[in-house]
Amino acid sequence: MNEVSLGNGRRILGNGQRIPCEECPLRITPHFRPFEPSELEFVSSFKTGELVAEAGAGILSEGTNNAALYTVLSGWAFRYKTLEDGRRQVLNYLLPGDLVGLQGPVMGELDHSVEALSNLVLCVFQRNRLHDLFASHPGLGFDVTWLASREERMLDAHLLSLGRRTALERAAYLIAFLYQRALAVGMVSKKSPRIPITQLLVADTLGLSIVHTNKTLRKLSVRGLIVWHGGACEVSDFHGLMKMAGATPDEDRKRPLI
Amino acid sequence: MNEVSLGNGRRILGNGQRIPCEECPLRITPHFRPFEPSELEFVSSFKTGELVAEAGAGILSEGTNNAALYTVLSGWAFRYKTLEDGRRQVLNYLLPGDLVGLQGPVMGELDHSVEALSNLVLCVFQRNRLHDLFASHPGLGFDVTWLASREERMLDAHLLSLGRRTALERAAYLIAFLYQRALAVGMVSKKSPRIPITQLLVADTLGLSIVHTNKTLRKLSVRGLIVWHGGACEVSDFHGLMKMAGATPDEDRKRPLI
DNA sequence: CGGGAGTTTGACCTGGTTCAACAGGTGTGG
DNA sequence: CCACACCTGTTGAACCAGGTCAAACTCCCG
Repeated sequence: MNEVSLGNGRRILGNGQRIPCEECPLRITPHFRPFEPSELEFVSSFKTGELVAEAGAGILSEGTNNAALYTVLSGWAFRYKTLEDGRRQVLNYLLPGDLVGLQGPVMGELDHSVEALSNLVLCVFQRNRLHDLFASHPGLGFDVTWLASREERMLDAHLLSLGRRTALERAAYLIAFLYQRALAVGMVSKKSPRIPITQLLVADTLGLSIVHTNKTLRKLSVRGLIVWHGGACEVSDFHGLMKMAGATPDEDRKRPLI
Repeated sequence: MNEVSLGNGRRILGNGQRIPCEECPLRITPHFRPFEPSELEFVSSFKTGELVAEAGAGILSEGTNNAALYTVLSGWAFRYKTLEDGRRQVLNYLLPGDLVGLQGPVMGELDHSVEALSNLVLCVFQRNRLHDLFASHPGLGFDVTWLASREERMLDAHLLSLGRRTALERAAYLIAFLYQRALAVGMVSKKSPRIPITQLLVADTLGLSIVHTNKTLRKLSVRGLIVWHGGACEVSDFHGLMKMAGATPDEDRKRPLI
């Protein structure tokens, strides 16, 4: 097991273990579309290994131009960009089944960074075989586009939030959004109903200061919509949050898993 | 020539004329990657016709679940979302060479609307043949993903702006961004150096009120960075704008044109 | 000449920022 | 064992960027 230090001192561990794609615990869940045996075989050969990262580890950095392509197998991560003076904006969160770093192989360079939010396991793919994927399995190529479109849709929604919602609406939307996504891949449940997120991160997602984020989240608590437990958020009233945000739940459609 | 009334009374015209893809005036420019003859042939057969829309016409509407797929041939358009109470957020602008409505064929439903900003000509594609495209020309499938990644990248940048830039920085960034994109496809030039945009639209893009948008643009004028001519904006100092926004120009890499 | 779309300005108000201080938890080294 | 640093969350007070309201001005077009 080789070890690589990266970024802020948190460790990334190469992992000798490897879950075969055929036995992928994610794929079995009803949220993902079933794959043809030949597709599964390709994906399995496309995967070169796994990467295990501790919470807080940097996975990819802005400007990197030879980064790998990953899929989240378990855990939480987030994408962000920063301005020169350090102002940071979280762009989106990454959960199991999400493709990480697609911009690298596709456009040649990454313009955002990725950091692990919780302990994280990633499937590592051979970036130079992405063209093979499109050539030999058009359905999988289409799936990659599907995932890219889905990301675009989330960004659109987030943009609407930042541009046109008030702080309270934004916070409600963000938490409901994360809850919904986490629920769909079993990252929150009866046993562990908590979203592992700090108020600083919420602030950098909503485009607010930490102080005002704190006061806003407090309002959501007081109204009984959420419970905050230092370092994690528990949703008590999903529909209340959605109503406050002026949003409607997404239907949970089956998605591809690469 | 059939005529369809849509949305706000502005007209959309079906257009008997058709520029063959082999003679596409856009494709000749150095901004697009050269296509193989077989790719070009496919794209040509993929295109069913052209759509001509007047400035102000609605092209696609949120919630539509059987919308067509287009590419902008000439003119300007924009994508937007609205909240129930009418608050509107512009998500991005569409210029020649941009794919319009990809989310429709890929994900089954569109979650944003599109409106023509200037008079507009669109190439219309057969949405149900998108799978054929991936199957018969993997390179084109990859190109679709490339374009989706590019859109994602623009949205990331826009999110950073809304979340973390001040009004003045945001405005500078937006105008420099539009100028840069327009320049790359010949939509601004010595002869017609103007970006056809209203202050209301700028406001809805930046997440600001019209009043404050006006005061902010005024500051940019006073500093000699732009000139505003009712309904259009002319850039006088691109690098000044970029500096004010704390951004660096994108390199203008060759892109695919579908 | 009337009306609408787009822009401009001033006065006032408020949502959100900044600064500052503090509390609790956790990890680290002496 | 304590002392200390550090991270996360909390709260209050002063301040300001940007919002709201109101009104007018300039084109353009019918």
